[in-house]
Amino acid sequence: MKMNETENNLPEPTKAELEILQVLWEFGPSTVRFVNDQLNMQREVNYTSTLKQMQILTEKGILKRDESQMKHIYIPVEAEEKTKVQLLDRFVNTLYKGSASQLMMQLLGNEKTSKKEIEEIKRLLDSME
Amino acid sequence: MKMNETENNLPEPTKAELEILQVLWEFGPSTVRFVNDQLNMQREVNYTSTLKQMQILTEKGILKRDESQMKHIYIPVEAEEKTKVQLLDRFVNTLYKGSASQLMMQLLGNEKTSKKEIEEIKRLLDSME
DNA sequence: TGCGTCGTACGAAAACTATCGTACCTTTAG
DNA sequence: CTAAAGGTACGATAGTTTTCGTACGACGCA
Repeated sequence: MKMNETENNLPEPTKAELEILQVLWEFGPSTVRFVNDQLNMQREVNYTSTLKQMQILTEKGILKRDESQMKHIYIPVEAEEKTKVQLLDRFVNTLYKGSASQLMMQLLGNEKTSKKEIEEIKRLLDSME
Repeated sequence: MKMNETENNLPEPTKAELEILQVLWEFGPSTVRFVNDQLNMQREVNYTSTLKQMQILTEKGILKRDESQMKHIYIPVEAEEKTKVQLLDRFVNTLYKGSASQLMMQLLGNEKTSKKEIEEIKRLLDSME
């Protein structure tokens, strides 16, 4: 088994792939041109590099594309939520042996987590009753 | 800047490196032999591969080692907590734009997060008042 | 003393990831 | 019709990470 595959056999998105996914999550199905422009707001990257990445993502089954137009439209196969849940699950398992509360403790101990955030979390929990 | 370096210039541990760190976190300072044996409970890996990784980790300053014995003893330079906080921080920023409460929502929506865990988190928050 | 075992050192291959140049096709303006 | 602009395809290269073979030194013991 490849190192970058999980037990349920889904390939783990790499860093560059995640960048692309995030654009698609934020703006919805897009062309390579659009994604590339977005990426270039953060860092310089060649159009064909982005194109290649998105083709690879499609090969991997992480993206699908509408080829009915000349400008292909790329769409994530899985919903944002589902992908993030998978990544989060893997993260919790890897670093915290699956203990969500342990992760929480660090989150709350981190000064970068603002009081406002903490209040929001409390409301969330209360509303779950 | 290398892709795998953060803004504060600390090298991000790779997957294989993280595996080794986790053994050291769990069992304390150890020899290569011990770490390798632990890893081999999960997957097959050659002794010299583990050795090399640990040497690289030492070069990077992530581990230090006691060479006073023939069997070198390897020790993480940073505490487990500190390293995990860094990784968590990066994770939240990357996937949740820094919003801890958003991460929480997914954690709580995940059926793998047990009721027991949720209760624990609540107690934690209450005790923070 | 000689040999098997166990250790480290380290270069190089293998695997994986990221980037880019080039070729070539389609559309459109003139 | 033709040139320019903009699109996809894809091989090659570069960069990074992971794995391993080989060399060789320490130790223990028959």
